[in-house]
Amino acid sequence: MTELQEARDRREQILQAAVAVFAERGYQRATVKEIAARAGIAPGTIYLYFRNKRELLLALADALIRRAADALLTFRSDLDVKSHLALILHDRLRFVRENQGLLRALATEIWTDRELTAQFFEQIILPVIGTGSIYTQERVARSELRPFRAEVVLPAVVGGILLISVLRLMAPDSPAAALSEEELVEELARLYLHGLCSHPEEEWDAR
Amino acid sequence: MTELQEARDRREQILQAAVAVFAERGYQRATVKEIAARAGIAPGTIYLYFRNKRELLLALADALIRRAADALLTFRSDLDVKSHLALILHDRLRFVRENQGLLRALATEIWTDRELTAQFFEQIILPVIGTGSIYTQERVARSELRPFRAEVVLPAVVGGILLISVLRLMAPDSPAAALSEEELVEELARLYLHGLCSHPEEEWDAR
Amino acid sequence: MTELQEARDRREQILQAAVAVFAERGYQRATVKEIAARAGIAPGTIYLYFRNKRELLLALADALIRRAADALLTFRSDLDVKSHLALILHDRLRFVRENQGLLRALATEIWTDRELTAQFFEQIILPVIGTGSIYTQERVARSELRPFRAEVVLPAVVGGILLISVLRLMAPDSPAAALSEEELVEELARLYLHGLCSHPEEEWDAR
Amino acid sequence: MTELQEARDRREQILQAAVAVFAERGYQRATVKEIAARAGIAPGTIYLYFRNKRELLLALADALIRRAADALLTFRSDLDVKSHLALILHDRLRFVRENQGLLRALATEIWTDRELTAQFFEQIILPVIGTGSIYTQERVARSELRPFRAEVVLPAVVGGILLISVLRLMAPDSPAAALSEEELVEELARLYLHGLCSHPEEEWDAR
DNA sequence: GATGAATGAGTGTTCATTCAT
DNA sequence: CATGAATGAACACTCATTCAT
Repeated sequence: MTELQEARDRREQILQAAVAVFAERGYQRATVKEIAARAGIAPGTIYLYFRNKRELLLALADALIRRAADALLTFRSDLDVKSHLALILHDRLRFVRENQGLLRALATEIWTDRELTAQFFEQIILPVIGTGSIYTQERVARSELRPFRAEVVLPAVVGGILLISVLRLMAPDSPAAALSEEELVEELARLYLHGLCSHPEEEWDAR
Repeated sequence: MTELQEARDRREQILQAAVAVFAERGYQRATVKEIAARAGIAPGTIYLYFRNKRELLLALADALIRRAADALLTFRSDLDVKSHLALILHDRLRFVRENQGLLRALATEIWTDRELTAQFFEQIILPVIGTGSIYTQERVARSELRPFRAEVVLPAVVGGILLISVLRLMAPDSPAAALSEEELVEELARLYLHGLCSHPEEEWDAR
Repeated sequence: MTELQEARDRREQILQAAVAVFAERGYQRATVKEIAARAGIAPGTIYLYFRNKRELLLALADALIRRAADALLTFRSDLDVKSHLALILHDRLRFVRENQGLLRALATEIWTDRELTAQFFEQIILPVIGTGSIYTQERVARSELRPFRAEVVLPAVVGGILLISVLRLMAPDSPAAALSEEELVEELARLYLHGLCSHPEEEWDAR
Repeated sequence: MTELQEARDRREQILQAAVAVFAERGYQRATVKEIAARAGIAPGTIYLYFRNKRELLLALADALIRRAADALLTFRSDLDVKSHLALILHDRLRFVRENQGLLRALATEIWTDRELTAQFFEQIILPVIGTGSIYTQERVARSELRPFRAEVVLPAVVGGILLISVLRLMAPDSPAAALSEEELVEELARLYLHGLCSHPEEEWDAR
């Protein structure tokens, strides 16, 4: 048991180093030597736990998938729509923030590595949309939301969160980075719930 | 004149080959040899037109920036809000579709190449947001749109378009890829103009 | 200790191969591949011990400098002038002979590599002259030698030794190569001590 | 005739550019392109006058040989020994100074190019020694000089001149570079005619 | 003759991976 | 288990030389 635990720890230690180096240099520029150095071990040791460099990346993708899956299970039908949406937005923003390194590490290879592309979309993006659909349909059924095409709206919301997060992380001078997360979520919730049209007759904000 | 034209053509020919190979393999995996082969020339010839492999990438980034700038100038204050938004959405979706290769080529390096990161955000994303802001504020002034934080909403819209485009291009089996562009734009316009809340009293769709 | 020794040996082994190849082909024509082959190792291994090809050359220059410095310390004020000069000439001839490869290796690059030029003159030629000066001035003080400009005479002597050595090594058919080293030193000592003028009155050789 | 003259001029123009570039960069680092640029012509043109890059070097060696031969013919039996030696030393120092570029250009390749080595020694160094011998033997016959081994003394003198020249040209801070040529020749003549031994009884300088 | 764009063989260097210790 | 020295295939880039114009 302790041995297995130790092996797990060693694996974890290597993966953490890999995240750091991949995030900094990108997958291709990252060298096994540097990952080993950052993990405080010899390069050869990595090959006792992973078949090759690419397996490191796939393991990281796996880790991201597992975390994303964990984060999906936050159904809260007890809250009103707006509070719930805000909760979800906060949650997703936090997810991106906390898995920044992992996301950057994968971002360099997702576009050209077929297996990774498939994994990323099938096991992260589509489940997010799918789960989101199920939940939102419930609200629709209760007439708290109007009927809509989840396959369009969900990616639109996720994409928005992603780009805003990227902007805030990679261009800290951009105006999008100046807002507090509170204000950001407020504005997004308003957008996604009420849109941009002017509604003179109803002070929506006062609701 | 013909000489200059020939040189320009040769440059263009190389860049096109580079886009193709970068998009397929990613910047790092792409070899100068393959780019040359795809362009039907010898590897050495590339170095008569570009200082090194990286200059190819930067030239492509430049090309993208120039195209993005061209695409920005579509002010149409004569249209009603919804038609105009639909026009813009169509336009952006087309831009991503048409510059797919270029975007994929850059996507692998944007995250780790500082100069590229800066260029991409400062010369593409921020101007898109900036120009969008100017236009939308005009509509706000005319009370056609409610006041909103452009620095949040614009990235949210752009991010939505990007992720939906990516999904449609890279995961053609996903439900988001099943819709016609017409339906897609319709749904997005609805989302961004009116949000998801149910408004029993006003038949928004009836306009 | 053994490890350090092994590393030192490996370095030495590479340097020896480098001397051989540089001497044969000159620095520029020498390929890392050939140096590796001559050392019986893979090309990549060289880069575990030297940053690049040029570092090989600089390491060789260092080696020569160290050897030259060691060879400088032969003060022998117990000998009479002629014997001492003969000793020094023998010593310098031997130095050139023994470091032939090293000298040829450097000879190709000294003329165009600023750092190497500086090193060679400042750390070899000038110290040789400087040390020679100190020693000879002592003899002058004892009236065993007449006063003279060391900055002219020392380079003249060193240059003479160099060219004669080069002739003997590179043009073995030349008359200068036909003499025994004994005869050579004898003739040089006579030249540098008594000059070429005829001195009928004094049988200098009979001394 | 004019055509032939033009061709000769063009050849000369190329060779001058080659001397400059070879002297600056060394033969190997020099590029045909840069030589062409310095000559104000296109790279291809060089190949109308020379078979390849190496022929440029050989042509330069030829030029040096021709100049050295011209410089050899200065017999002056009308002068006294000291004046004549001084004249020769001045002449040789000037030769090195004036052909500095040419000598540097060749210096990088002489050591590894067999044909060049042979040419240099057989057609320059050995003739210099040979011609010198003939002349000096005449002085010996007239008892103005003592008998000596020309094959040792001549290279010794030439080598001395070469190293001093090199020092003066490449290490302008060295003490050897501080003297006027007049003083330099004076000191060398003294060395080669009278040696370094002290001769208290005869004020040689007063002679 | 003159050009200079094109060539492509050849180089230094990197780095994932192996394996003897 | 762990090491890290050694490997060698692969790559970006250079440049002497050619040849169509």
